[in-house]
Amino acid sequence: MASRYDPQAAEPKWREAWANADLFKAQTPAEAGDKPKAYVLEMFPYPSGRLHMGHVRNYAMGDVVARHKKAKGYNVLHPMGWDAFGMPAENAAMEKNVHPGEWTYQNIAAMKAQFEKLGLSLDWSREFATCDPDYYGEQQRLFLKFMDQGLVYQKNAKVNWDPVDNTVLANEQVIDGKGWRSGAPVEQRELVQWFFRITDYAEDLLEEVQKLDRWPEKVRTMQANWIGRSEGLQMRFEWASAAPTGFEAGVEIFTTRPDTLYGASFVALSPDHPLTVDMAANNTDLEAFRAECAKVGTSEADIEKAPKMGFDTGLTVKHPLIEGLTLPVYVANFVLMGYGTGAIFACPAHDQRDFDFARKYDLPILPVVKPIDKDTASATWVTSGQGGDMEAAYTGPGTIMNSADLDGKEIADAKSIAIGKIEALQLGQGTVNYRLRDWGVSRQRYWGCPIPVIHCDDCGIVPVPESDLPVKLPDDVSFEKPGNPLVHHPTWKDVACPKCGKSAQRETDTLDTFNDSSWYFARFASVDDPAERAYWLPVDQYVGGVEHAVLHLLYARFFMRAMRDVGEVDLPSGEPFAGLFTQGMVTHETYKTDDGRWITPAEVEERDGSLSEIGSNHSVSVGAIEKMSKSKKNVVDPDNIIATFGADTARWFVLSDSPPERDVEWTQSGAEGAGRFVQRVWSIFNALSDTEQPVDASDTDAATALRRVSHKATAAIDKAIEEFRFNSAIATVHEWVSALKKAEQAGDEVLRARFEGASMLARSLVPFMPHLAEECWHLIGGEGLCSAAAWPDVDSALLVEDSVTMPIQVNGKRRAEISVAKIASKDDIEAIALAEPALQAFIDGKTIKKVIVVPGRIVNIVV
RNA sequence: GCCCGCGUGGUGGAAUUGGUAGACACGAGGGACUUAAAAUCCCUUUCCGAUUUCGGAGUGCCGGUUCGAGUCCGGCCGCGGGCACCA
Repeated sequence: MASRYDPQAAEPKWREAWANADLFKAQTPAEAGDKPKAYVLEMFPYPSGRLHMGHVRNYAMGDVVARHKKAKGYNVLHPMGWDAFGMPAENAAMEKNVHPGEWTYQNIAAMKAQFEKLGLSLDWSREFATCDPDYYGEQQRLFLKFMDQGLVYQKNAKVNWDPVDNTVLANEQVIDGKGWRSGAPVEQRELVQWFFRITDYAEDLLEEVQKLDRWPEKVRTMQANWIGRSEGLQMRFEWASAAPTGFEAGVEIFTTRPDTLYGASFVALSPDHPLTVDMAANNTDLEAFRAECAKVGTSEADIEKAPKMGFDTGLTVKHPLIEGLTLPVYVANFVLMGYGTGAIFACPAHDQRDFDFARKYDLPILPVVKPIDKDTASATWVTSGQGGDMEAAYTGPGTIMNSADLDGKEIADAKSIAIGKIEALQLGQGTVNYRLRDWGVSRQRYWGCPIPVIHCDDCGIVPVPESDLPVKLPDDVSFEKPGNPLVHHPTWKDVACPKCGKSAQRETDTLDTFNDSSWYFARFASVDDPAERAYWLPVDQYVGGVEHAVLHLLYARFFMRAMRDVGEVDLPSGEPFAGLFTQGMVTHETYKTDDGRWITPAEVEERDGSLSEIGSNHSVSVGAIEKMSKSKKNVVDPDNIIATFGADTARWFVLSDSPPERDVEWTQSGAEGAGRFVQRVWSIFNALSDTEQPVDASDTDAATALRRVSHKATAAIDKAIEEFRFNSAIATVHEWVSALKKAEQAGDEVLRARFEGASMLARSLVPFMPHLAEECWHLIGGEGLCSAAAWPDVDSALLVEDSVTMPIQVNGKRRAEISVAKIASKDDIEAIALAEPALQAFIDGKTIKKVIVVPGRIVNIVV
């Protein structure tokens, strides 16, 4: 009998056995019968070409859930595919002169081979890549349905334009106001873009996200903030000066502070407000001002530094509540066109931006909120009523003043009264505003899903007929010229108008790749059967990185609502993911040589007690523990780990120690420790493999004690897995294994209990280390495949001890311990406790005021 | 600036209805086996004091509630994350 477990031999053997048994194929609803379903999904990967440790952790977690559910008798769907469109493929095409499709499918093949080594319980029969024409063709059909339903529209929008690469850049791709590739200063440009009406669902998305009780609180908060609901007043200020043509009604503004209306000192328009644009056409100074505003970048730092700039239009409006008061109308650079109405009224005393602006342009500052806070209230400005020595706007709580009949009201009350007044004057109404913008989905890229519309000079925008779908990407493209290869393609965009037959042009924009990941889980559920989709959806447990907390998870929630509303999916709530878990990253120490190069962990060795670079004389210093990344080179290749220790060790390590939602630091010694543990587990089974299982015997105390350990551990692991406390489950396994190991020293009286424990242990290990579990199961003569076995039954009688150890405290300090029968009454426990010899020194001669007995927990004697 | 989290040994962390703080692991130290090494096994490992049995302190800091607080409440300090000229 071998004395060591050899994962290199065992792991492929068992994976083959699972594959032959087709073990992880989801059952159809009919096959499943009464079984409950469990749809377990990890965020599908981008096929970069290599698996990294972050993937291993992500998919190991999902696999724990999927395998556990299977063992608990669920019909499990656990599919995998590829999020295959995107920029890296185009970059590779430019750098290596390889077609993006070829590059992508090669990467998929390479990664799939790596995936298979991990022993994941995946149903590969549903695999697809989002760049498969079948998939994106279906996406095009959905796009057209959305368009039909009015959920898609085109409009002019400001975008980041790189003048060298001739392309639109996402905000994330603009670094310090320059294009990330070209380094050219980015311009703001107006372009016609396609949009999805995600804002139609703003209220529902916000309301429903609060109800997702199996989502992390953090993610729900982030989504709520992103949607950014605010209640306020939308109203118009009527002209005091002559009304500009086309804007006779006045200036429409939005405010969340109608309570400060009496403190208004000016009205401000966005530089991009239609009225501003209109006026600028005949006013070169204003046009110059607008250009100045456009120069300021969109990055955080720029905005922070940007001074308040204003332009006095010379126009004036009437204050709605103060007879005879007029307010100047400015154009101000801090007013955004994208929020509210693109115009505001300013109350400088209670808004910092308005305050800065008022000080700069010498506009009135009239405080209308009297602070509750004493220090602030003592300032002269409160009583002076004219701003006085105010150094900053006051935005805290208080009561209204200087505001006619609003005086003395609380802010909240004043708000509703002010809204009522404006409504009575028919100048506006209370309203709700959202920060959420419609989703701009146009990308001037090749490697994405073509937007299936045709532009005809006569008919306008014409949808591609369904029979012509998919609109396939052309293969013969060149990346020589900068910009979108689809535009440069000689023939692809030339097409006859489906309506009138005249020559027309295809849309050359492709869809933002976030579209691809917004419905892939529905495609996994079924290629085209709505009933099967309804059976599987929503995803019961979704697992992925927190970096998708807003974008992907919000888009997917929108997509399911849109698909529901066009009759594409039967999902009444519109919520795609009932349970969400966001896992932490895998980190590693960083290493830097004395000449300033980052080097990989594999290039570091210990020499004379300090670290050096292998094969050189450079000493190495240890840097911060960071997320594994190519730039810092602190990466550990899963392939190497699997080759050295086996997949089970890698899985075990990334799940142990840290709670799943937190980062875990990869260390060599930790991996070695996990590898040692694998051997330790195996040795328990190896020791039993040549032994005959005893038939029957009544249990001795020692045997019962061991059985208790096994049954308690199984129950604890079960619970910990369900609660995503994998690190706790692993700690329990450690204790259990130690107990079983120790029992090897005892006599035959515990043999039966050892067999029982081993059998339960193998099945409990399946979610974590499936290959090892299988090998161990086989060693003790387990029936069939362990991965197909049911979760071990727990004898609940064995979970309860006959007697319990209880600590005894005197005045809250632990002074002794007693052992009492589980069923002992409070009075009995009290009597035993008070008689405890070790306690006498602490209670002797003192009056006992009170004795608190919590049966099974604690006794506290108060003297 | 606003909104969330989180502060426990040398390290990762456990303590999940307020009830024995430090489970489990890594690291470190000591020992056994061995000619030796590897492998394996055992012991110690929060701090201070007492040679054991023991006593005192201790979960970022200050205070509170409670018989009892890592856990609840108030106020600080520190760290991390998200959002940000959003009216």
